[in-house]
Amino acid sequence: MSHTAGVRQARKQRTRQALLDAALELLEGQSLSSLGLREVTRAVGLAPTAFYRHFRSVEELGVALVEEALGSLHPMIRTTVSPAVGSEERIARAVELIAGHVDAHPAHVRFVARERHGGVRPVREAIRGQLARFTAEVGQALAEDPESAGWSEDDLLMLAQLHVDQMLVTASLFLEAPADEPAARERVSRLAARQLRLIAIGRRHWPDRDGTAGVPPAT
Amino acid sequence: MSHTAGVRQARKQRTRQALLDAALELLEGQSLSSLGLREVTRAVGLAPTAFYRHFRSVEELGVALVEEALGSLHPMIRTTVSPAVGSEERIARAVELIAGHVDAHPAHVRFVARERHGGVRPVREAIRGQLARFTAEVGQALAEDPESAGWSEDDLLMLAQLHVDQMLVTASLFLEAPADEPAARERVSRLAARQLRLIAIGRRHWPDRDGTAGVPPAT
DNA sequence: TGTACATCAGTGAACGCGCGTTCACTGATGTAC
DNA sequence: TGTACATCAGTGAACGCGCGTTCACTGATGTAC
Repeated sequence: MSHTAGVRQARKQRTRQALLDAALELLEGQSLSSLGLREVTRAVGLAPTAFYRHFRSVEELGVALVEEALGSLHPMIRTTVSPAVGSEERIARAVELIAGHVDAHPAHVRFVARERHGGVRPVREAIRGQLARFTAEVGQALAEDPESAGWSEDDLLMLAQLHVDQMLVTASLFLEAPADEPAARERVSRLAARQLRLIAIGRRHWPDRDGTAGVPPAT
Repeated sequence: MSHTAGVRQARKQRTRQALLDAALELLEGQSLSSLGLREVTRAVGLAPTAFYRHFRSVEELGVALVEEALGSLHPMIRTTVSPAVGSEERIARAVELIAGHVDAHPAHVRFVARERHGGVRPVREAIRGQLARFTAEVGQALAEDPESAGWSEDDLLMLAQLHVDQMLVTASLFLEAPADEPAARERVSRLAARQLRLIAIGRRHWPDRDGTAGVPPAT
């Protein structure tokens, strides 16, 4: 038992994590802007004042939750993009991946969906920043695909944004589908897959300058 | 001045509207779940107890706001769908329409974006119900388009949902673009137009059974 | 048109409650020697 | 290994404050005759 230096630090880290976990759980039924510091410490079993040893405010805890939540979303986003390349099989795998992620981290997904446009500015901005980072990564992954030959960087980012938004929409649909209702889950899966398919087709034929080039001006 | 019966009723209606307006304004900086009844009456200049003459709770006021907000969104949604048919000019008009609507009703748009996944269940459900209604209407409008020949009702609803979600994403991007920064607005416009274009192309080539039919199974 | 009574939107005092924040504290862990 | 001192995560009392809700009320508007 010689090398136990850092017992205090480890304990502090555990308490901090307990606060984050308790907050996340409480946030399933309310927004961050109505979450109270006392509520969180009560759930953990601490005196209210202990909160200040870890966060300056609930807002700051919220920002920490963003890092945690979007860290957990990270792998999901990366794996969503490459399947978008086109093949049916890969689309199906992407949808399953989203579903699996929502099952594994429902509270994180709900938190991000809720606070992305929520009432706490610093949290909104943290989410926006993280999503921008991810979108850029997705754009890069798309650029590496041979199908993207000739695409401008702007267009790649546009497509990346479409995918990221689509992924969030799908995740939030899975969140609403009760876990004990496989039919509802299946409906969401099929919807998401078809939407990804339509986007993939649009990508394949982009920019399609000849398709319906334009109705002759009426004047 | 004979036919003035209903002075009381008209006054009550005006007070109710003042409460709704004040709440909507207060909600630009916070979520519904943290909005207080006293806050709202204070903003209007009424005693707190007057609130109960109009709403049973802030939650109920929130549901009333949903009707108001999505009533104002209604024309926007209808006009967004038909332009999605394909022509460049019509896409541009759709994007302008969204931008104009956000300019005209920023608080309503923010409210819907924020509370769609917010912490107050009855409000979330009211928004979901209204959006489902609109999506169905959009699907119907799409069905009337000659380009939809051969589309299943399921696929039309899928496309409608894609458009409605896309519209909300675009509206919320316009919301974030400062009104005094035309460059930011222009960037959002161009992004939204290209995303609509990609979706329109995907629609035109749907279901594209031959494009990239499938990679040969590896096993 | 005038009178007597009913309705009801808005008032103001009062309540108990949980909130965020302050402060001086305690006692286990860490460190220097 | 032992001792003396420093650090600091967590405590508990206390505070002032704004909250939602109750209640009996007031006085303008509505209605019946």
